[in-house]
Amino acid sequence: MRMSDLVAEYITQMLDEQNGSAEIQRNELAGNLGCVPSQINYVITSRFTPEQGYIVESRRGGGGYIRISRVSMDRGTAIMHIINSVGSSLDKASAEAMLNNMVNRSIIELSTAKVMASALSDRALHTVEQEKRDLIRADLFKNMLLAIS
Amino acid sequence: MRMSDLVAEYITQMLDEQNGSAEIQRNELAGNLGCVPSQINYVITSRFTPEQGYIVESRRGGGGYIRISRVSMDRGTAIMHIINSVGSSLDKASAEAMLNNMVNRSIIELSTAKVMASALSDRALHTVEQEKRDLIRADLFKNMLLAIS
DNA sequence: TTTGACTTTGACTTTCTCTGACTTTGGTCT
DNA sequence: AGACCAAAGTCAGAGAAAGTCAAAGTCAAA
Repeated sequence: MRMSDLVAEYITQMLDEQNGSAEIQRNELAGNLGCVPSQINYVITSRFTPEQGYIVESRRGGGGYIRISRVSMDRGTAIMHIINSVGSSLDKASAEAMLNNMVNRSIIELSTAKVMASALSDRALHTVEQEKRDLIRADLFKNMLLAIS
Repeated sequence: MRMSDLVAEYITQMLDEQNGSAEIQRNELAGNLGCVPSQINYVITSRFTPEQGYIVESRRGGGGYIRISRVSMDRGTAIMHIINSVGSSLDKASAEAMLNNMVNRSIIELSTAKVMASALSDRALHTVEQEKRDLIRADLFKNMLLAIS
């Protein structure tokens, strides 16, 4: 298993146990899990982004910490929020991250997310020129979300 | 025997043994079978397509993988039937008729049908040239259906 | 024999992960 | 205030996979 997955799992578990909020000590956590401290930063920036529904605060110096919290919102608002955050172009990775996040926050069902993801896949869009795919993805994404809001 | 057949057979056997799901390491498999890594991609794109009832997911980078799953043929049979009846082009009216029909036969839920219909709408596809829309509709339709089968 | 579909290959690209050296910031103690 | 220590932050480079694409090869059917 990847180091980054281990770290992410650890944090997720803390969030689950502690009501959506986790406070860690970077160096200590790195020591426990056996990785370099900056690995923690990597995991946070790649897996606990605002885009994915997390807020991260931190403080340096003696007694410093990193606090990660999950944000929640009501369904319709959340969907509108997400639609509005998408511009005229949307790459596949971002779309998938957003879908994942929506499932985690139970804004949409897993099966719906799968249908949406498949419509946004390169496989489904393979007849479209590469440069145009992300434009169409944005339209598809927004329209599909609108259909369930 | 052709290399590609060997690779396909290997994967098929894994799928049989492992309950319809196989996770491989591209470079490793290529090494074992004695072919170049990109051969694996070729085999997957030519023999494990959605049309043929497979879903492929992958991840790059350290610890990357390729996962291939066979879609189950329970209610999937009906869906596969429908997928197979669609050629490389599909106009909006036909798509909507088919969705309607599937909802009536309770093959899919209404909400799912709505999401799918919105992805197939002219609204969502307005950046695509008219002549190409029906081609993309066919791909979208088939891929989305596959995702729920 | 030509053609065209299918295969094979490898060079190049893209994406993701891991690491360590260096920087910045906050507290504490003289 | 100034010196020092204890965190966290940044960044670029190396490494580890998978993806893409075009050129070349194969082979059977017309």
